[in-house]
Amino acid sequence: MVSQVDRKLITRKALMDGALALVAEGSHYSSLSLREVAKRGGVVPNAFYRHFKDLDELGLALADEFGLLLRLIMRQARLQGLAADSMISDSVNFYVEYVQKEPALFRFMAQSITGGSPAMREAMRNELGHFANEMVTDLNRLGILPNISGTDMNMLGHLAIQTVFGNTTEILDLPENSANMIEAIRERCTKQVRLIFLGASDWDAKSEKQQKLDAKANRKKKKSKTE
Amino acid sequence: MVSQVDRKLITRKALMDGALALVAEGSHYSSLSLREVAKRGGVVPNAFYRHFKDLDELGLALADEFGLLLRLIMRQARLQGLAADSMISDSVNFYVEYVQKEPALFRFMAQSITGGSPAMREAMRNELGHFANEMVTDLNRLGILPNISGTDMNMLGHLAIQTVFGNTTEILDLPENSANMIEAIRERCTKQVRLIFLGASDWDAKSEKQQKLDAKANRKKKKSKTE
DNA sequence: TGTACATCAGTGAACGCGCGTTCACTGATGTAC
DNA sequence: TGTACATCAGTGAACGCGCGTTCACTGATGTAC
Repeated sequence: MVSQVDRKLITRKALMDGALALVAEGSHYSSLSLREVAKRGGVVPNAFYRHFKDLDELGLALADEFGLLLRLIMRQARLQGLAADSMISDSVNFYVEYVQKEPALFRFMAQSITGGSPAMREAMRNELGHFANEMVTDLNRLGILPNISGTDMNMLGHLAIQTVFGNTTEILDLPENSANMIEAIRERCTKQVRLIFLGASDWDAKSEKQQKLDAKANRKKKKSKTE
Repeated sequence: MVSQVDRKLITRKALMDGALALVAEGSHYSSLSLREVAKRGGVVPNAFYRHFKDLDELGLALADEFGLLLRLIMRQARLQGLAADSMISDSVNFYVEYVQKEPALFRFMAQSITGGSPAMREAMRNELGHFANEMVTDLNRLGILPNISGTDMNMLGHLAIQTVFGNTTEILDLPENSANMIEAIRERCTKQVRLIFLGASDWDAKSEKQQKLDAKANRKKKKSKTE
């Protein structure tokens, strides 16, 4: 015997999984219909309303689920305790692994960040922002890059996660069993992150001079334009 | 008197602009209907078929138009002749300016790269790839970063354009007249690209050592796993 | 230049269909006594 | 423990509507002589 509460949660999950399944099969979330989601969840269209006001609300629930997955990934990565000398490639491998393990949720995330409702886009940006902040916290705790200012550290976090997440759609679009193409993306992404951190290690010393130069040139240009 | 051929081209353009207008107003391209696009183009639904087989075909035409815009941007940037000392911030400013000038096309691009049909996603990736290649060609011609290998130069190009394009949705989502928030994004993006090139300038010398270390640690880890 | 005919972009009506949402309902689970 | 009632997740039928696509059409532009 299953309690009413459990039954309700099961159906709710079935609706969310139904929507994700349709996304995984190639539909865009914003073009799904309530009726097909309900059907996929094994329930009559009308029953949908017992769980969500509309598809937007279900979408926000999926965004939450994605957030949970991100937190799980971070926890796992920390537990595993990355070695300093292979931290970057390990992290990238870890991410690629999870994208392949949860393709539907990552596809949904990629779609939503550029194409959801304004509320969805904001929710997804917040989730990724949180991820970036956690990364920055870890870097600070480990004492890596101690000479970079708070603002610049945030910029760096943003850049690193944007770079890694930028490869998501490409990974998902690969035909199955193309291990060597996955490998190519993995390598390219690792190189990109490594290049970023190489730049970061020189950032404080060289950047200030460069910034000033650039800002000066910029001011000069603007001035000559307005003349 | 307008010729039949011209009239047809005008209607075709009206359909494409109608679709873009709907996207600019917040709809996702993949959830548009043929009827609303036709209506927006000032034409009866049936007339749509005189120009496109379906909305997918119109979408690919829009991808072409976006490609043309990118080429225009590159040409303009080259004609302007960027000064070496402010090249990065000038390029970023240039990009941000165009995103604001053509919000609908850029919104469409951002949507399509993660959420279009597989054909659309590929078309958009190709356009951006072309953009990246042109950038690499320019860097080579100017003799900047002469010590980076061909593969790594491509990786760098990808990284730079991905970083700049990654800010597109955020720019488009800002409320109008928020010049200071635009300024903040512009600055962050400039810093990100500058950090990337700072890393690139050290890439060949330092990277090899680091790469070897990393690869070694990686091999060790894999080995211990399979044991 | 003038006429007779061909082409074809766009029209307007019609079709069957899946859509979101409503309603009154059923029947199993939960609760009060 | 047993009974009577309340709750509420899920049902099934119905609605009006916009959808993509078809058809026969109109009338302006283009062409052949």
